[in-house]
Amino acid sequence: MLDGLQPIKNLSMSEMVEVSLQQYFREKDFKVGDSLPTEKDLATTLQVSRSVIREALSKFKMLGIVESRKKTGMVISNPDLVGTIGKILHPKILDDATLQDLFELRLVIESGLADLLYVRKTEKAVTELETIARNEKPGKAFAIDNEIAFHGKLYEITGNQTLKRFQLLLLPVFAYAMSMKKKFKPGSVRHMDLVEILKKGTRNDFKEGMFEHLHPHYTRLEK
Amino acid sequence: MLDGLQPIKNLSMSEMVEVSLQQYFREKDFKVGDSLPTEKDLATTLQVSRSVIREALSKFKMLGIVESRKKTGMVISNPDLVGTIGKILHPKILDDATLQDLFELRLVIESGLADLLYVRKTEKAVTELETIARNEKPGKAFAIDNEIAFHGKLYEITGNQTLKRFQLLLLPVFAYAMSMKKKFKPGSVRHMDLVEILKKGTRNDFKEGMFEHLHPHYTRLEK
DNA sequence: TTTTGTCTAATTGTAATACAAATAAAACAA
DNA sequence: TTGTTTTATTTGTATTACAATTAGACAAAA
Repeated sequence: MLDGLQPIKNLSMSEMVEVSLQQYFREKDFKVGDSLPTEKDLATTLQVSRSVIREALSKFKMLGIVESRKKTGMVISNPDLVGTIGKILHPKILDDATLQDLFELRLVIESGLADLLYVRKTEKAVTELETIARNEKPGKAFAIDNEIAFHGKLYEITGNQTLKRFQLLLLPVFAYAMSMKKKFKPGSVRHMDLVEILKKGTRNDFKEGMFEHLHPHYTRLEK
Repeated sequence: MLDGLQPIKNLSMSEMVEVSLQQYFREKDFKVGDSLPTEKDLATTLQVSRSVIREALSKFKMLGIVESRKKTGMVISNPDLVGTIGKILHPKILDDATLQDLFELRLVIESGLADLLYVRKTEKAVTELETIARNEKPGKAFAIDNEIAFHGKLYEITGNQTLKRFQLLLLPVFAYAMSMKKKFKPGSVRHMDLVEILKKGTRNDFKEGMFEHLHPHYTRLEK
């Protein structure tokens, strides 16, 4: 009945300046290292006080898009993507739907890792992975330390720094999402099995193995 | 000769306040809806001016972690993860390494989609996908519109909103990364072939099909 | 010539104050 | 119960003043 009704939002000045700056950055095709007008100039041009300008700029500094130094002024910088994501990725403040999505995202990424792994894996790396798998404490079914070590190494082998750092952020979310679900029963394919496949098996063997490894998670997904 | 020397980092007050607040949020176990102390109280407690407090808070507002209303004060809110990522994900300001990583990330996700797809796909959805594939203009090998429509639909079928929105953000990055590389030669498996597999084939058939579809990209990855 | 030191002007950073704007809550009226 | 007015509180904006940093100019020294 109340569908389509939006709360009337009145943007504050600093939010409007934020939008203006976003546009400005794009239209003027700013690149890393380019310097911005001074706060004073921005203030007079946009006809707002310097405090408003500074609050808007603070936001871009939070994203790592803008850096400032005294005397030099402000410059466009390249943001740390994963670092910024890490500032938001806390189970307590994300809604359940997003947490579930992220849970699934991790499954998707783990599955999809295979092809990249087979492009980048080396004998040395696989041996190191084997060592990790062998040293696992056989305690619980889902021991977070073991997971971090083993899967972390997998990501490392792909040589993709962003992916590796991102999965580190995803782990607490994953663990949290799991704690919300029923008891976990491990899959038939364990870490050591995956190592064996990496050593002797094909790309497709590995995909199938990883699917089996993650199978308990998939069975608990809702259709 | 200058190895191991780091620039002395000169944190501003507002950056220090930012860190303090981060800690504070975690330690006090803030949840969505919890309200924060007033700016004035924060200022007197942290012994800085209100402007500094406001600049720090602006940053959290940028991430969507904090919202404020007059008289009511400030509350913790749940951030829009993908929206925030979208504010950073612009080819012009990300470094090349990250762009390459994101390029690979998209490949990984596309590959990993299979299992989730087979959990969630319906006959109706596959028919809709088929329509999309049939309506493609046979123009260029990599027509961005065709890609968006087809792969976007795939993500939609997974029912994962975060993933769907995320891949939309990834597309420009993907296109940009591709423009940096040599001429693109399409893979042997086309969209229509993938549809056929989805209709009749197994999970593994689809994985193999998707790999072939993306094969030209993989061959251009560096070892 | 090259380095080192000093000064100057420009720019961001911080503080403090005043007031505007919104609004929840209370008090009051119908 | 419903509507109206008032009040007090909190965030939002503007302004001013000054502190802190530093690039660049220039001078002095080696």
